[in-house]
Amino acid sequence: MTPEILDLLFPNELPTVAEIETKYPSRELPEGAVVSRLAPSPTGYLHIGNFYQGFMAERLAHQHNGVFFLRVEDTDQARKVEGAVEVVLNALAHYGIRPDEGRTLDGEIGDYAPYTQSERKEIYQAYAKELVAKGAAYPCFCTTEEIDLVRKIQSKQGLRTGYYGHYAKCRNLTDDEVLANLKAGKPFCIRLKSTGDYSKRIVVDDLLKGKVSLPEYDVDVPIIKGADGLPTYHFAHLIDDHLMQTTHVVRGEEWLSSLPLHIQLFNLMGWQPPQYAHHALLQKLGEDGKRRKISKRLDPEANIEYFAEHGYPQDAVLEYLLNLMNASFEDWRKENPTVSVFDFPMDIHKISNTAGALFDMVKLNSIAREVVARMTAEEVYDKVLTWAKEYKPDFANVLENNREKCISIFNIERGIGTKSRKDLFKWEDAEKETEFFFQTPAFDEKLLDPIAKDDVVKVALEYAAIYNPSDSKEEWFAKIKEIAGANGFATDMKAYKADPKSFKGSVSDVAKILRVAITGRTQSPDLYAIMQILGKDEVLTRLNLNDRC
RNA sequence: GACCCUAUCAUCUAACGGUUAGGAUACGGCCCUCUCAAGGCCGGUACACGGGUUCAAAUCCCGUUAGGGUCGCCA
Repeated sequence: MTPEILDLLFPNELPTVAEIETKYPSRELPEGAVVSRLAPSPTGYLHIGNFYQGFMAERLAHQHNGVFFLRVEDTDQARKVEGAVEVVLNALAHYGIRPDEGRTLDGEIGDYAPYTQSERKEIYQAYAKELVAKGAAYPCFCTTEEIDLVRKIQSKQGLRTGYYGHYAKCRNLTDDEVLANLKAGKPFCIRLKSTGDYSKRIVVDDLLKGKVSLPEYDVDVPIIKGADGLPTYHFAHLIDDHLMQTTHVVRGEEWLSSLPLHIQLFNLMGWQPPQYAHHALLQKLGEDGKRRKISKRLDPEANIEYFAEHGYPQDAVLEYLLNLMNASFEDWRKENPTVSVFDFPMDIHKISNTAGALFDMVKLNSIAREVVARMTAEEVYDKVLTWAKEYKPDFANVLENNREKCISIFNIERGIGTKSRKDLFKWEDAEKETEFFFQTPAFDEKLLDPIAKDDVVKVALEYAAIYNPSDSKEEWFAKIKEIAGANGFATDMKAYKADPKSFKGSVSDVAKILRVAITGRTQSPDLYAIMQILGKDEVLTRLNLNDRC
């Protein structure tokens, strides 16, 4: 290409490639350090799969003395959403994941700035210009309509679609033809002049997939778009991950097919390609019983914010994802119940390399139960409060005005680790699990069917008469038995089971009457503990069923 | 259609040529018990199919089938 054409192609003043290279100093990192990144598109939300990928990349870097950075891939201006970077950063921060470099909540950090691709336009253009000058790339004047038509024809003939071989019409335009097109003001994109041969194969060693054999890439893909002069993903990946010295590229396996292109690009530049790690995609079971990838449109949990909104403990989400990455996580957790998830030594070579896992909410819930069981009542209180302040302000007020009482409530049957109650595992459930402590529930006698109403009222009143809040748990239960016996209920289950007909019910029915009167429900945590927290006056008010039905 | 990835209980998976195929979740039963949780004990359920290689195959090779992915001037 002549200098005249190059100037028409790239009319703006551009830095030289040599100038750019000197601005990006070599990273001074220990041997074996991993530099990884998360490179989201700012579309306004963070997909669970991207989060999974970012978490994996972050673990990899931080477990290997490295750097984890965040780069914004906003080369598709149409999809760009204002404030989207903050959405991503906040979502990460919620889980304690903070990029060391790139776009962060503290602004842009690092020596390899800018970390937003739209601000790097000149850099890509400088490299593209060099490739065109070398004859390794060329301007293409084909319109979208023409390309679409070719694709249709190829498709109809059962051929591979794409701009390759003799379909690459602009590949061999003469300088004069190019010049004529440019002077006519025809729009153009810059395409790679591919050196690949589809009949040959390339073998790439992927960190997760192992050796992958693929056909060489012979399509002349666009590297610079016509509309705005910004690079396509492939070209931006090449330039950025080279300049930013990314050692490990963690991404979804949907990229596996373009791996030969990326290798070709690195080879073309004479650069060392990064180590690739293509992970399987998270999936979901669709209505039709088939697997599909988790979809933004169909699955609310596709958005990582879903878990914060519903009050899932952060560690539960992290542990669940870690469990998908390394199945040995569960064993490790069993042996190390108290340490941080970030201390788990994730083994990159043990990352499961199977078909994409089905996202399992039930398993997540189960992990959440274990995570919450390990917390103290104070921790639960703090977490619930933090959640409520954001999502349920009224409830947050209740929590703040009753700190000690709430901690006592969260402490009911809170044992050590596995022995704890496990009904509360996401903070959104906390309100309905605690509401009867703050307001006298309606008394619904139907809950006590078939016990006669007269007996219900009598039992409650008689119990109230002998109730003493300073009783021990044993004394408390002895009194329930006493009332049972005095009213024709069996005082122990064996006697009742032996001859149910001679009793109105058993001691458990008596307890049930008290439970319904006090909590408004037939099921609750330990009634003794509940009564201790409610206090004498409130308990007596609730037991006075004469006034309540 | 072409190319690629993957294939072990319902789900997530372990196994890296020799195991009664292990664990976790879910499910069922029993125990405990003031109900519910929790906990303890027990239980059922899996190597997709067909060929090879080997003394020996879930494991290696080939094929079939199935699921997923890619084939955009989206990433």
